[in-house]
Amino acid sequence: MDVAQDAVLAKGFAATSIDEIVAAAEVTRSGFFYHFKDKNALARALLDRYVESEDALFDELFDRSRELHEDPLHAMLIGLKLLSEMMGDLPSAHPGCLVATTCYQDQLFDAQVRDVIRSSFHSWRQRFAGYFREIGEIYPPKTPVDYDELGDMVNCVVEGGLILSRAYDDPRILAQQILHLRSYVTMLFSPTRQ
Amino acid sequence: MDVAQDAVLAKGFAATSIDEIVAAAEVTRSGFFYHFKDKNALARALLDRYVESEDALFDELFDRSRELHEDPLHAMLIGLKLLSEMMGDLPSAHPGCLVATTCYQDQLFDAQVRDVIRSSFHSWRQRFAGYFREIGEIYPPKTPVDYDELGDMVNCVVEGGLILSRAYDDPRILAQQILHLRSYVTMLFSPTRQ
DNA sequence: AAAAAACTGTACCTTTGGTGCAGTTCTAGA
DNA sequence: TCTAGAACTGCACCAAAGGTACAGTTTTTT
Repeated sequence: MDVAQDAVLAKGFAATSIDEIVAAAEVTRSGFFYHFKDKNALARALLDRYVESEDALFDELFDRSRELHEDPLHAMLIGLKLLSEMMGDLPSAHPGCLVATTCYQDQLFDAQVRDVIRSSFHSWRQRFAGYFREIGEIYPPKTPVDYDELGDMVNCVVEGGLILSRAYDDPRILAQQILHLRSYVTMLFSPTRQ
Repeated sequence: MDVAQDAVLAKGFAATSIDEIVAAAEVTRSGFFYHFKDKNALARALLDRYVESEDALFDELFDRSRELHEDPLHAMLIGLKLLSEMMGDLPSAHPGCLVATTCYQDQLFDAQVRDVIRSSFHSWRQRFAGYFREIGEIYPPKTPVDYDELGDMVNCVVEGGLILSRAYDDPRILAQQILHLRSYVTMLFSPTRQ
């Protein structure tokens, strides 16, 4: 699975051959097809695993930031800072998001795979929308705001930033963009003297 | 080329067969290989054409918005509004960005193709960074800001929004995210009573 | 009318995804 | 320790796809 994920992130799904995966993983083609009915099944398994690990990462990161500060706005700002640092610190360009790469090749796959994509974006939206709602209850936003849209915005900036980082081969781009999102959140919710 | 672009946007590069393109375009395989050395050459040609047409679109849209308001900040806000409307108005979900889809499959292609990707993002960055610099000269931003990063931000939000719109099959997501970018720009540059 | 460009048809090669299946090795439980 | 079942391996085979080679035909340009 590790081998397959690296290859898929590097080259996309279609360009990753089963032969190459089994060679790198030191198993046989037969062994591969014993575990996975076809490439679709591999895609689903990889996606499931990936989404789970990203969820765990977000859990850890934002749980930690809530430990560091009990105020939801400041916890969020800390969380976004941590996220930015983590993304910018990766040795070379972040390999990219498996969900996004699959999204752009989704017609290769069945409806089930497309569903995994949609529902993972949805769960991330819900997660962040929840955080933002908590914030909004304490710090009324300057302009009325849709929390689902704000939740999507985190996904949006991360996915867009990943593409740019990949194109420029520079992980700092993603880190910068997350900081701009952070700055938007700051301005949106921070109380100003009227 | 039209046929090929639609297919590539829908399914990704690797999943689009030459047979299928030539069938839809009512030419022969031989005819295809007469014009394009290989699939790489097709990718390059498609990308070049796409970047050119996107540039023309941005030119038109932001030239128009400058006609509507001579102040650079307001012209930018109008431009982003127009962009948002255009992206949200597309009949079904926006088919996606050819540059981004190629970006996530770039190892399929040669260095030349990767260069087209990098330089098109770069030219868009420059374009928007220029607009933002003009704005910043008139409206000093609240916090010091890197104009290249702001330029990238437009790319970032559009690319990220395209992915989300595609995943949710709802072009409104992209439109909303562009409006959030617009709102960030507003807050960043609008003078506030101190 | 001649030359060059734009194709077509056919035959062929390789890689890749995928099927089928008989046989082997490993492993957990009675 | 025996044994059932899970986890593999090897091999033969198929179809689809990218790509090559090249001789011949049609269309366009000059």
